[in-house]
Amino acid sequence: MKVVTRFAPSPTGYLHIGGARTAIFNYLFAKKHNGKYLVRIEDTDTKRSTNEAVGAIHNGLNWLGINSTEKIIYQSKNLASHVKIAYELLDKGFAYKCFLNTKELNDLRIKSRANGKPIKSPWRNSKFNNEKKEYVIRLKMPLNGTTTIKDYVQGKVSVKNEILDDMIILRSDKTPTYMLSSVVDDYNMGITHIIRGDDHFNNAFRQIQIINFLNWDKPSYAHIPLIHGTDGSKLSKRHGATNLIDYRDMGFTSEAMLSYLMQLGWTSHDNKEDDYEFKKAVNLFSLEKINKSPAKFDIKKLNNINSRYLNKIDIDKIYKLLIERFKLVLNIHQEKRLKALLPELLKRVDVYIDLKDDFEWIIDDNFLCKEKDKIKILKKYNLIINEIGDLLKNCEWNKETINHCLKTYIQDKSLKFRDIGPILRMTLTGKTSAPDLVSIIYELGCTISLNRLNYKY
RNA sequence: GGUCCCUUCGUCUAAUGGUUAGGACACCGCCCUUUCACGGCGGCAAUACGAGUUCGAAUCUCGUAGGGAUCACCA
Repeated sequence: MKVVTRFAPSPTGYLHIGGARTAIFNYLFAKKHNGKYLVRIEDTDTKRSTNEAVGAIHNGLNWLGINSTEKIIYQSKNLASHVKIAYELLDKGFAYKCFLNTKELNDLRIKSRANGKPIKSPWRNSKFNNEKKEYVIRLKMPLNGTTTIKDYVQGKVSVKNEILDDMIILRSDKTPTYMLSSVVDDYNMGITHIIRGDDHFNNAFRQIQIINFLNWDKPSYAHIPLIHGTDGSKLSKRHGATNLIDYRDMGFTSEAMLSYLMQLGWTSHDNKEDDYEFKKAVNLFSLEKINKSPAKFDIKKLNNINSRYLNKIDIDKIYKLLIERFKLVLNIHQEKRLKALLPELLKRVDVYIDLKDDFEWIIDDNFLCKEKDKIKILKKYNLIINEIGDLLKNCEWNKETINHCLKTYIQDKSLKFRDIGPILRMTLTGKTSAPDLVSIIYELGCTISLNRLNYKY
């Protein structure tokens, strides 16, 4: 049997981190089994669904590289088939029309909850019919027995059928509810494994009744725990960004995000670092190894993963990201300088956005240290700076001779490197910490370096 | 409140009845060094609690506490 999975978000907002991880697991499982991974947009709630949200979801999935290669399915287009099933269930006696009005329903709900009993409409056993009166169609849940689900993550879980409510499958406006649509679409799409958040776990016991009534093949289930914030409660905005794409904007790479999200709740058997490369994980993935307890989102770990990726990825790729992100327009010399210094700079940041502070001294040919406090110091040591500038003027331009030149200077003057290091660094970069000075001087080039070193403060 | 699920270092997790309870991140220290980093080495730190089963429990059972999910004509 060919594995078919689906990610089924409702387009009511941005793509949430939790949703993204659900998508990743669906993707991973399908790929592992050479199956199909589908995306279905659950846009049946016309009041809350928006086109922007649909765009945001695709945007997020595309960024991570886990959008479906198959045709995207829009649930709203399938409504007619869902309605048909609702009436089929009605005809077969597995569902009934309920004529309860809002107030009656409310009273019933309060009463049911007080008794700890599920909602069972008084119309359940009625033969009454009146097409002119508004009604909903409710599913006739079994009253006895138990329903057992063997869930890949949750294990074997049984629930007494008596706690199942007669859920609405068709609204009074003749539109199907999620409870019905989801089941019918999953069936029509040939979904073999339903991998979703465990906020749907309770739904599974109710939805499976429809499948039973219709004698359809049951899909396998994997209900994965939600992602929590650092305080253990459900991840929300007060824990930081929950919008996946915000992390792109913060300067995280999609590779790091993919790797981090994937290992939140899942671990490969070996637990080796490189198992968390997404491509490798495709082979290692298994639903059984997903943890049952919710994992907490920890940005420190994400930072660490991201910084490691930044130092692994092609410089050209990072360069492209920077150019796009900061709308830089560089000439060939500026490009060369930036690319040459990038590997060293990347060792010093977690997210590439933090490189921003270094652009000016690298890119701007006419850069000079502008901070007052620093200029005060540079004034004091202006002579040393100028002397070094003079020395470098006649120096052959390679790292070795530049280094030799500096070493000779401090020897002649009986100085230590730390006597000239900080002031050179300030002069050349305007900063107190930066990559190796020799590399900076070399990469900035003779003209620019000397301009900065010969300046009279 | 009913139903269901969960609980190993601060965090992510490993250990499927016998381990000095392992690793990674974070944190701290040392080394390297030209600052900041990288890197290398080391350290701190956990089986929620209480019973039971067993020669032996993180692991099985029960209870307690804490946390989470859900209980819509939303999905």
